Amino acid sequence: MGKGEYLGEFEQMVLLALIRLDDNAYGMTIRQTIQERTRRPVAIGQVYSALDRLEHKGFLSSRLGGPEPIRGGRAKKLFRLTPAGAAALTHSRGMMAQMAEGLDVDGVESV
Amino acid sequence: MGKGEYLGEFEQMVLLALIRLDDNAYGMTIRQTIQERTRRPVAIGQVYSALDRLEHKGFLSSRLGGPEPIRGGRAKKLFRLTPAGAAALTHSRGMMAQMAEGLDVDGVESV
DNA sequence: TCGTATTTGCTCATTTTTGCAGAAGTATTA
DNA sequence: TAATACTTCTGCAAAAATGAGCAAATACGA
Repeated sequence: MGKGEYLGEFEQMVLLALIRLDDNAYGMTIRQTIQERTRRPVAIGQVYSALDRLEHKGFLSSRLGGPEPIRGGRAKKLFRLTPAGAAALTHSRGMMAQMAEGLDVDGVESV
Repeated sequence: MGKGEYLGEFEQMVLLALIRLDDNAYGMTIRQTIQERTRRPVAIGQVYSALDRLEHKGFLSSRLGGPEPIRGGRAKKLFRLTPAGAAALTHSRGMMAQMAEGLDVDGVESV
């Protein structure tokens, strides 16, 4: 990958949330997924600005979903990972894995 | 980020390099380790500024090594991980692991 | 049914922190 | 004085983080 094509930490989390949420990935569910899994508070604006950046870079795409018949159920902006996004994620994770390879860093790794 | 609670991607790499290099961790070797393992070019200034920040946050400590009898062998500033740094690293990695848990994201995981 | 409250969801502006790049400076040996 | 190994400084770009406010939908009482 060329320059400036690396993913930040939070961006990686967003992409991982996309994969997990599949067809139900939009701002609120992405935020919720990250909060629940990491147990850290996430401001909603942060999610959307990461999504913007990632879309600009071609790492995800968006489409507008229909409104749902529940109170407040307005139309959602749904996101999905692109092939380029998947590749970038794999690459970033690979680099980190290489850095950690062979080290005892996450507690006991293999019991 | 924000309040310096979380580690950025590059900061994690620096801490992992420290562990790997043990008693031989200083600017140049840290840079080299990251470059070799990730196959991405790393500017030396970036390494030192990350080291500065991490030291300020108490995630690593430094001491001055003695000069060595080789041409240009001036004194090195040696770094080592603190317990707080180890904890922060484990925590960051744990959050990412939680995000990825159960997903098929790194190709075939167990070949 | 009108108006307003409530809920879900999104946008925008701003600041702080990290990432990145290269030039400059320092200490040491040849 | 020159070469080498290493560190520091400076400036800008990108990412992370915060917070306020806008928009669209349903609920519900007057």
